[in-house]
Amino acid sequence: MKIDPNNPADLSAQIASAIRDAIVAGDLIVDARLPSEAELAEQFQVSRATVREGLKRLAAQSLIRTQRGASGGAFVNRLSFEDAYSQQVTTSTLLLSMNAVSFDTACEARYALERACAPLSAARRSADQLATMRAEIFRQGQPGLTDEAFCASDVAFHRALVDSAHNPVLSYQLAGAVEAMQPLMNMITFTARDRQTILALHSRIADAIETGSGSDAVAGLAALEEETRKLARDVFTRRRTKA
Amino acid sequence: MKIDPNNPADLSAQIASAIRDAIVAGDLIVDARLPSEAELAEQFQVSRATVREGLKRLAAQSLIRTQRGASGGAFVNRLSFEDAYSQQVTTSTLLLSMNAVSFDTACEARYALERACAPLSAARRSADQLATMRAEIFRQGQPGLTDEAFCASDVAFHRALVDSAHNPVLSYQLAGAVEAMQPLMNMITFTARDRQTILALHSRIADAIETGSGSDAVAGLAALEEETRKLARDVFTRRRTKA
DNA sequence: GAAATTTTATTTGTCAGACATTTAAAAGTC
DNA sequence: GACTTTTAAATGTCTGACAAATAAAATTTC
Repeated sequence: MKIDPNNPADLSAQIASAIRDAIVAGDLIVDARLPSEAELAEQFQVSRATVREGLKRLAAQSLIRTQRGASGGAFVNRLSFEDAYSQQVTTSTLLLSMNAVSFDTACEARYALERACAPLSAARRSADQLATMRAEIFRQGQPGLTDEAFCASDVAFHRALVDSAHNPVLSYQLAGAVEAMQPLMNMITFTARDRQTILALHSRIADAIETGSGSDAVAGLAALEEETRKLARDVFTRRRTKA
Repeated sequence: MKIDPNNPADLSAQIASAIRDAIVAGDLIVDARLPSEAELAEQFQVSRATVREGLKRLAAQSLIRTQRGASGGAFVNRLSFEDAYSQQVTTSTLLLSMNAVSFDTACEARYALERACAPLSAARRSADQLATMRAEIFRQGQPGLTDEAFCASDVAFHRALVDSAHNPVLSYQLAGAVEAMQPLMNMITFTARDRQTILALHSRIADAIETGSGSDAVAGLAALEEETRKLARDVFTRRRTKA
């Protein structure tokens, strides 16, 4: 692990990079202890403050964890799917909001990916996840539910659908696509009739998952995508005429 | 933006969290300038070093950028798809290698997601991306290509396929799934006959994309998944009998 | 001799102050 | 008015110090 001493700025980034590369390359395995900050400072010929800034960068990506005290230090962290989920959701949310991604583009991506899951979900769903889906459908039918709560329940329903595929890699990749759309969905006002329509489609999808029919689930998702886009179109045309 | 002064450890993480929340909530918009480090130190009642550690955490996630000099400072960064790609690839790669994800699980996720892209790619592919796919197929047929170069070309081919959908959200989500598999694929030794088989399937997929037939592309991808899994199975059984 | 307690050493977390470097704006010069 | 010089503000880095946590070693107690 070496850094470039000719570039006296950005030292902390270089240090982070060097250590990150060592982790990715497998030179530092999970739970391995890094040298102490003082030792790293000597190795890289920089001050302890600079080393610390570099380590904080790695901590922000959950690549290391630190522990105080004797025999403490910085340890290579086992990157858990859970840790990765939340980062993925934050990143995806900001990507959508900062890059003016259209509702249609985000929606298309989300449903294309969900349809990819559906056949696997139908084949493997556990009773637990099916129960979650049914429970969320029930919640969505409750009167007096705010639009935001309705959207949150919608996300929970789709999460259960995705998780039914029992493939953590798929769940991880989809977490971003599904949850990042929530702020966009929150802009929609759902009338009682809108909710009924969505609820019926959710039931249709849940039924397909229960009976193990992947193609029915895919068809249900396609119909749901259609409906979602229609609602969004209505919102935007209404906004435009109002403004 | 407030932090908890009762918890005198983890201050830099709290500061990062507070600022990150402000960005996600939209209180700090793109290109907004944060207060100077000295001002933040006073606001949060901590030292400048602690503020800096917090800011480095945000920089590691590409949420802010810094600029030296008068009228410099920390600015909210527009999170670009490009920045997000590389983070996504690093994270996905580590997730697979650190969590003992099986080849089959990763492969299943990857091809399920790619098949989700295929119909869109067939409908929208540009001449440019088709040319890239053809060029990579040609490269894959060259004699004397190392296995690693073959894998790299394979990734480039699939990237072009995914990008053909012209949906940046899809491209972003898939970057991780496709590229993170490269280390796994690198464990495979490709015989001349293996390469011919893969090449033929790639041609079949490219043809389908060219003629705009999504279903043919999906079928080609399914066949390619089958072939990939078979090769991996062979490697692992050979390893096992050898060991 | 074993258990409980105290001490010690190590390591991270934070702070304060200093200087170097970069950079844009202000001031000065021709 | 255009060019040069100065100045001020900001980040980047360094040094040295102390606080707090923690495990191991040393000591005391029974």
